[in-house]
Amino acid sequence: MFTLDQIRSFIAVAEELHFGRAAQRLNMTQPPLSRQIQKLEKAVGVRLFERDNRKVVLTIAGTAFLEDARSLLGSAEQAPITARRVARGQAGLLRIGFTAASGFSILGQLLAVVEDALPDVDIDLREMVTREQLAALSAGELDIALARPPVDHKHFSSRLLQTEALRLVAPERHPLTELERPIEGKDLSGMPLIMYSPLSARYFYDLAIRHAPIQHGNVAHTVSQIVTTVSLVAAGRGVAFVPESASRLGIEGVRHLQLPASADHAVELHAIWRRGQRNPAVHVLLDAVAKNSTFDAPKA
Amino acid sequence: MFTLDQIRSFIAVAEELHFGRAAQRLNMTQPPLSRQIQKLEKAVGVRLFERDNRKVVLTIAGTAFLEDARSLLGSAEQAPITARRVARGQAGLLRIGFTAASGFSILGQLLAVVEDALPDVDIDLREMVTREQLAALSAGELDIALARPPVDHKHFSSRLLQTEALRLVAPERHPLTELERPIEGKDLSGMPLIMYSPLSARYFYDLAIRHAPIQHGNVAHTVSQIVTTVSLVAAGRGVAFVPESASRLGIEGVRHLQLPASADHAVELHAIWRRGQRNPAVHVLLDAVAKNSTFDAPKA
DNA sequence: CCTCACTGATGCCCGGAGTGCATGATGTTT
DNA sequence: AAACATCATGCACTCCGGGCATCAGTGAGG
Repeated sequence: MFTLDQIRSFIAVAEELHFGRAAQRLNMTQPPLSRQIQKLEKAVGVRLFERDNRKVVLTIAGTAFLEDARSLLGSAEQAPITARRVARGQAGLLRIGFTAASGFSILGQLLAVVEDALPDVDIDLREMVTREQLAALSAGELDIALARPPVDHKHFSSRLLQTEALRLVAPERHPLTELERPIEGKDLSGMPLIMYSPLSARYFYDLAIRHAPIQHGNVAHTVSQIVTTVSLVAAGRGVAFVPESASRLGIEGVRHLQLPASADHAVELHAIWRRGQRNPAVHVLLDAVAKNSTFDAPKA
Repeated sequence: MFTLDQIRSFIAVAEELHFGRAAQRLNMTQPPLSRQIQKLEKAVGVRLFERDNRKVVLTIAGTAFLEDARSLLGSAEQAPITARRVARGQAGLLRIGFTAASGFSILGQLLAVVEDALPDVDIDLREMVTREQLAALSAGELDIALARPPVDHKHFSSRLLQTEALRLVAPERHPLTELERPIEGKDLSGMPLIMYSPLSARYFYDLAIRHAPIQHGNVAHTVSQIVTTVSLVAAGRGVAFVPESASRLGIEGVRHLQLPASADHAVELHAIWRRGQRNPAVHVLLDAVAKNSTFDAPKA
């Protein structure tokens, strides 16, 4: 097999068509250059130059080999540059998990920041519920998660990205929409409630419990996705707690009602990554997010 | 700069994730392999493996570099193969010149042979008159010409590819079409004749002269392309000599008339190449043409 | 808790490949 | 015919890469 140095030598001779000048360009003397070319020709198995004592010309095979040689050398020079960029987090792949709800609140802004700060990083987006994201982080299948607390800080680090208000969503013309004040827990007494699964949507389950202690029997449905929740409300199946940004879904036939002030920043979204995280792009992204204005709660 | 051997070593370690086994696969011992990887990391400027005394894993940069390394090594292995194929004439580029007339007689069959015998050879086709082709051959701008005699055998070699009959083409309902016998020179006495340029179409000029000695004054036009000739005949401007295959042009309003037997194989087409020709594909093509049935004159 | 086995890193020496200098072979120019 | 130009070759030296022996750190098992 040949050497990259031989490739470099070959290119120089092919361009100069003169061993002496090529040697000069390569900062060496002519004799070893002649020998390198001979070795290369032996390795390739073809005569690359037609040379007598007066002139040097590329053979047809040499012309063909020159193309490959140039691209080979180009790749050889590019590869380390790429590797260094990846090491600095300026290139490579970033696998981002997100919950369906964060998809219509923060994801757009976040991707704009990524586009700007990490133009050469490929982004792999995967929608999963919080629990799945944490499992994927542990398995090394995800670099960063956009998910809900709680976070196990033994294995993960996190940063609060955004808070938004919790709201109550009710069908249009529902009695609650008549009240011209924040809805309180007792207002919901006896009303059918669309509830969250304590397994797949633990965070919203807990939030709902906190704002409207559930009496046995008023849970109309149990779901795990915000979109499903709002759709069921629109269908008149009950009322439900949703984050403020859910109004962006644009589902017709529902009203978003205010809750007491305690609910104003109740819904948190965190960026979460595994401790001992290997992908430098994660930290570049986090830094970019930190510098780049805060991600405010969306105005409905 | 790194070495291709280091790339090979890196790939082995990346695949085995174990220096000992990788070394075994590379037919070497572990210590020099460790050092090669260290050198490679220094050359690339990035740590490629995260390794403690218990396990070896690729870093993110290493993962990125592995892709480039594989393609680099693949190219390095492919390049000599390509060069050897080019040297044997099985790949590369073949620049073929042809006259407009050969375009509608032999070119199709020839290209079919090329396709079959030289599948990996790129074909560059250029239409030129014979004189231009010979000049292009001399200048090294053409590898092979499909052209008419005479050939200067001091500088060129040639092979007869095809002979076809010379015919007379006349407008429909022309008095000559009434004759139910081969047309002779004296039949043309006083008739307007579409003649060829002695400069650009020397071969057909000579043929025409031989079959119908020209009296002063009966040359209606002087052209250099068969297509132009037949078009002028169709327009009623006169009669002309054309090769048999010109009937393939499908130009309406003309009749192709037989000449005496001496004209039956009068039109020759040769493959011509420069002596000391460098492109091996030329000879591969000529051999393929020789083996592959003769190129018969087209049946009108 | 200690020992052993495993794994990658390091020290040392040797053989071979690459380099430079001097020179050869050959064709061109004056 | 002599001088020149150009690529090839002989020779000595240096340095790189490889193998052998060994070190150092870690996890498993008694």
